[in-house]
Amino acid sequence: MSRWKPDARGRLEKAALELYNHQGFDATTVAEIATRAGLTERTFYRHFTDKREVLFPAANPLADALANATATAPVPLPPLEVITHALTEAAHVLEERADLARQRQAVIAANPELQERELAKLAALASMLARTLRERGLETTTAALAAEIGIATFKVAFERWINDPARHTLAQRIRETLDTARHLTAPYGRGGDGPR
Amino acid sequence: MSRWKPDARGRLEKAALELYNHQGFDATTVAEIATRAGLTERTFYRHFTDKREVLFPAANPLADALANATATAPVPLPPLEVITHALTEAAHVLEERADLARQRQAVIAANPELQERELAKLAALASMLARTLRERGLETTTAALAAEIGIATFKVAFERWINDPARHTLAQRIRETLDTARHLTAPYGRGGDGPR
DNA sequence: CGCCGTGATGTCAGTTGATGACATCACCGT
DNA sequence: ACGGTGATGTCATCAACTGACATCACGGCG
Repeated sequence: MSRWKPDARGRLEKAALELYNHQGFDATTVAEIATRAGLTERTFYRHFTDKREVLFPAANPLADALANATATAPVPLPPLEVITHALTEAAHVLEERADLARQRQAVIAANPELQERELAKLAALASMLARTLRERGLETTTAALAAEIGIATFKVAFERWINDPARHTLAQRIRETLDTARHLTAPYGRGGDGPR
Repeated sequence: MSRWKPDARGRLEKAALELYNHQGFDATTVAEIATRAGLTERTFYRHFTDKREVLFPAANPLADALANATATAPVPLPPLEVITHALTEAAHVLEERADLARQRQAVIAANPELQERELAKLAALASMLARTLRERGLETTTAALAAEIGIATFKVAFERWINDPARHTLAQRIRETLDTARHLTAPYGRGGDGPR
């Protein structure tokens, strides 16, 4: 028999999510989480840099999917098509873990500090996306902007999906939202909401 | 003579910015800031909710300018034109305080916690923008997306401006970046970076 | 004129988040 | 069997924040 129960990190993540759910983020102490996971506060900090980070897994399948899809998309595709493709791929990853995603999101929605961290994570995603796009030959500003717009689209689509779980798939929401984006930035004479 | 030196809040902001600049955010303690401002740590927390907030003034002329310009733009204007207008207005506000803005940005760039807070502030701006656009009659999703794209544009333009102070004005950078956005989301046959 | 409420500040004690230094000890390979 | 290693525990310490209570110039009001 091994010296320690396996998957300490996983146990900490689970304990934290449960406690954050039951009593709220502020009301739960790191020591509590650790104890519930059969560990020590100090050990918690060996696995996560802070109390928030436990909700944002280091091994992030979403980020991986995004990176992969962006890097391997056919080169001649215009940036927004690449983004569309990548976001749709990433959507599947989330949909496989829909209930966990929703639980996590509920906790995050209830706490400003967690929302900040989430924004930071999304910004990191955007910056990774931008880097990949640059490596595909895009000019710096174009790459950065395309990445930001992609993440913005994802944010809006994701929120719609979370709040309306039954009717549509996330991928569908993303397509809709991207269409909205196209209309928004279309020049005057073309479809969209603008007059004239 | 009054009991206390005037503008405690301002003194705290000034002291904090100086200390953050000289010794870094992490290395400076709230007690230090307070002492340098001739006050107490406890008093610091009566003016700012935390150590980060001192860099993000409550009375935010940028936000005001944005809100104003968005609310008062002619109604028939398409969303992206409204955004363009509002961002350009806001740009002037920043350009009047260019050196302060740069100093602030240097401190923020050096610290992840501060970057998180900045992202949160920008998100708040976006959500305010979205609300205003909704009040102008835009559908929820369209409003949210337009606001997000506006802020994304601002982020990219601002970064370019900060890193290249001499050559262009911020307003100009914003116009350029918005053009890039238009090209990005343009349908296949139209100008931009896409092939075909 | 003097009393009184008020608001900005000070003082103090306490909790919790976060980190460094050092100890432990099953496990693994030699 | 033996020594190195890595995940964990223990202890001490600092700094971020917060609640409770004290202070006292100032300004109004009787």
